[in-house]
Amino acid sequence: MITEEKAASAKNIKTLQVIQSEVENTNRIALSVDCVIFGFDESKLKVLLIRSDLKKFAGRWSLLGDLVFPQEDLDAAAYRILKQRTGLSDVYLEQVSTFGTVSRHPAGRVVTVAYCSLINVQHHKLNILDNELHWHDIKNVTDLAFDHQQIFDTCLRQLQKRVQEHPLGFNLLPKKFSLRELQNLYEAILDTKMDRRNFRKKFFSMDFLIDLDEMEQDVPHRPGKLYKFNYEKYEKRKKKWVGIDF
Amino acid sequence: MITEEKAASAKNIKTLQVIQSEVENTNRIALSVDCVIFGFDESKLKVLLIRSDLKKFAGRWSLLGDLVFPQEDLDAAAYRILKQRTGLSDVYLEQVSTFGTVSRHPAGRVVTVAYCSLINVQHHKLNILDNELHWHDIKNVTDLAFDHQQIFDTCLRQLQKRVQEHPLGFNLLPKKFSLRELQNLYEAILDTKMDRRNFRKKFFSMDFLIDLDEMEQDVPHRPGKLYKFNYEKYEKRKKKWVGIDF
DNA sequence: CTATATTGTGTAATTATTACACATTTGATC
DNA sequence: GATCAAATGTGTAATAATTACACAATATAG
Repeated sequence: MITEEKAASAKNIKTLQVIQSEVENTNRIALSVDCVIFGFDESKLKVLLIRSDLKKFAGRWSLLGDLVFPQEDLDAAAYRILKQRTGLSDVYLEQVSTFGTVSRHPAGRVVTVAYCSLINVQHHKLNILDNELHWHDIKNVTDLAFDHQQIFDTCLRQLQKRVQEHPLGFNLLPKKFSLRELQNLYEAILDTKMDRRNFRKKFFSMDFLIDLDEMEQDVPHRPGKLYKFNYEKYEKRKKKWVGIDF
Repeated sequence: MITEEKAASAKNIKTLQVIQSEVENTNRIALSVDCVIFGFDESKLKVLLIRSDLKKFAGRWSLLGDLVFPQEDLDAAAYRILKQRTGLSDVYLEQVSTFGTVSRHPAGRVVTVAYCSLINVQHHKLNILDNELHWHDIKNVTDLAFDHQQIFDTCLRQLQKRVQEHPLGFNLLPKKFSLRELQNLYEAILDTKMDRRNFRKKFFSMDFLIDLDEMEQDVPHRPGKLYKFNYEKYEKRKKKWVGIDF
């Protein structure tokens, strides 16, 4: 300990005791998690929002969030909070970014960590404990409570980037999907239009789609073939991409 | 307020009062920032580390970190801490990820936000207040204190990804550089070898390098031409890339 | 002046991307 | 069952990007 103290005074660095006291006393801050849950329905990208119950944000929508407990891993808190708010449990959450301006929350200093997920609206039935929980078309998401608009924008941009580099999109689709559904999904996420023939060519040449020899049912036009994504093949082939492009 | 309380009991949602009390009392957690500062020297990618002063981690190296103050924006804390530890002030810090397992710090619960930067070792003279602050070849970075190895690995992977998509690398080079230096940089960051002719072709075809009509000095072989990066042109042309590739 | 090290340059083959049009199949309607 | 509407399924030519690869020129060091 003597050594530590000497080192500390010589180099202006703290001992474990000092750090412990700082950690335990004056320097603590409330920490929260906010979940941005994306879904896909009616050819539209949606996000799950809850009505804010704070007077300050009366009538405005907000992300699904709550405080992290002191004895709880950050990731575990994210899953707990999502479960609490929606009943959803078997979804994968991914950390996106942390927002920490001093005055972002009216109740005091709260730093929040944003998590994001993509779910299949059909397969994950929401436990709507709260009737103010709703899917919103991302085109109509404006003016969220707190700094949630900024958090949402950040998550959407990250989704747009990641969906182009990884086969995330399939989490948003039914297990069996048509190429049209797949293309609609990409067009909704990326907010763009793509050439149908080139889109098909691209996916067929990747060779990750398994032709199920089944057709769409109940569509009011010629039905398309159904496919599923070959995750095994993708995992094996996962390429280490090296290239410069900006 | 009555309305708020009713809403709260009906929907199991908290009032501002309850939240305020939670934020102020039992649920606070210490928050820190750790900085991963990359540099480039002698054709090697380096990272700035400081010797850990905790007995538990005796002799091991760690990232540059400290606690965030309750009345300080998270980004501001990152700049303050970097300044304090190294004297560096005119560098750009970028948030990478947040690490929050319960037992990651021996002094108690500390959630940490990792920030990353790239600096030119020649141009940014360190204020080495602490003689245990050193540049380490990233090839020799192992067994860091705390969970800093994991944090470092995450930041390095993000750097590898980002340097391929954005002209970040130039922050690590002198203002005037040769194509060989540029290629060495990419090879060091990506840990790979590239074909010299194709590398040149690629950069010339992007057309972001300004030929300074100057030659390298004091090299023990035929000197190469010097270039600088045309940031203005890059900013104007910045493309919205859309494509699927995995 | 010789040796060494590194710069600077071009082409052919392959692969990926883009733009673009028409016949086919189904369900719905009359 | 004929017709319509709406979507599926398919191919090619032009262009652009990537890869693999070898030799002459130039500077410094000795």
